[in-house]
Amino acid sequence: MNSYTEENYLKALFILSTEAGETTVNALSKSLEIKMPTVNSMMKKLSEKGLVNYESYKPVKLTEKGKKEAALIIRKHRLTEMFLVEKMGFGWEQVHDIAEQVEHIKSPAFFDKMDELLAYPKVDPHGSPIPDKHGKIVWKKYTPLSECIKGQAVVLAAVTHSSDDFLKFLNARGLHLGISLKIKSIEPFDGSMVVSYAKKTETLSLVVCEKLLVA
Amino acid sequence: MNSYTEENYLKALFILSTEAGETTVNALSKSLEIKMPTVNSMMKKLSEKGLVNYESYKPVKLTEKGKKEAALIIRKHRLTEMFLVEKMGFGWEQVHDIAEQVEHIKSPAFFDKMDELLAYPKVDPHGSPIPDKHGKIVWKKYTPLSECIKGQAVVLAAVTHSSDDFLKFLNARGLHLGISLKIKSIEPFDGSMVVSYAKKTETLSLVVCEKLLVA
DNA sequence: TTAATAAGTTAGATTAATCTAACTATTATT
DNA sequence: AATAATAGTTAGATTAATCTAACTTATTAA
Repeated sequence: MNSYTEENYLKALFILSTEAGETTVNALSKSLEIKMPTVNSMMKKLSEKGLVNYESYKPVKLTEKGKKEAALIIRKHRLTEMFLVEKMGFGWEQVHDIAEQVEHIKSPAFFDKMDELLAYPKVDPHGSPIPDKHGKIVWKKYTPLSECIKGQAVVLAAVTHSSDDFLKFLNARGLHLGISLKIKSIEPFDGSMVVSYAKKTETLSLVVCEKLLVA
Repeated sequence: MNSYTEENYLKALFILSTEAGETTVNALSKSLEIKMPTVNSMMKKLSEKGLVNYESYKPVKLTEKGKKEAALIIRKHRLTEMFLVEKMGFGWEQVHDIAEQVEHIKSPAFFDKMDELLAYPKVDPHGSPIPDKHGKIVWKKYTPLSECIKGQAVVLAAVTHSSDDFLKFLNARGLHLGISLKIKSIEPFDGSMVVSYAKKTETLSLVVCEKLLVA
């Protein structure tokens, strides 16, 4: 059984590793806001437990076992977020902090029940995939809006890095998952995009467009 | 802000103090399954924080502040139990262990939402009162079934010490809160009672009758 | 290619929560 | 009232998770 703390390291390892398949002590340190020596000793500990492969001065990689355990925590996090939105009436910008705590609850029955009540959802309220009971996760290949071209018609499928502020920004502009967007034009000097949706037109900065994943 | 551990001590203090208004280090030690020296130093700490009144070799008493904070944790526990039963379909014998973890979640919005969805319940699934947002708790004076007399017709209002085993025992006999019971006879030698309800008759041992509260 | 910068490590301290062993105080029993 | 039993305390050790300070290795840039 992993501690609350260990679970947070596993989760961070999983998230930071999605692209490169590995991550660094430094990146973990920044992401968890925990100093490097602390992260260093935790890596030794997780290595002892067979959850990561770790050698001095090299990037850290989750083992298969570590990957599975991390995915199961993320499963609990995302099921919780979905439950909070779908069954309790929270907004998608409110659920992260609650799920961050609920994800550590030890009770298979609790999360199985959520899963059942939600009719076995495949994605969370931010469009991120929910790993299955075995820790398997299916990534859909979405495109950042910023990589689309003028004239394209797309559907908003997910958001990356779903901070409170960013989601409130989207709420204020009526942008939610599933909405259809049409790219009217792209400003060459700053990469901002003029998009129309739901009978209106908005200009979105490059920073915003990079965080919107479309299909 | 109290730690997870401190919250557990506060809760135990509150529960153990309900009758006498105070409790002992020994009782706390047994109830929490934590050795006395550990409890002793925690009492000093909680005393420093103004949550208990504590002097060497004397019983421990919660301060008003301590009582309020304890009641608010119990509120979260009982709201959670009610939510699990009413909104998630769990049995009353399944919810204690989950609520034991959920009660420590820091999120007023989460529990306010439960409260609202449950339409501001006054009791939990075991008939225990739910403290209000200010930590006020209203105790209804129920009578143990064991103190009733032959011929009395009563309604099952609450159970004390709701262990998994005991609740399964009640489930198996169709005994649930709100059910009407009639006392047919009382065995003088062991205090067991013959009661009828829902068109059947059962014999309940004294141990069981002491744990059933009726009105 | 060497010097500067960034990343990573080691050593040692701190805090919270726990324990055991040994001692003291209180309460109960003869 | 003396003694045995129970309850409570003190001292000191342990573990998990964190930190700072100092040092080492690797990477980047002049």
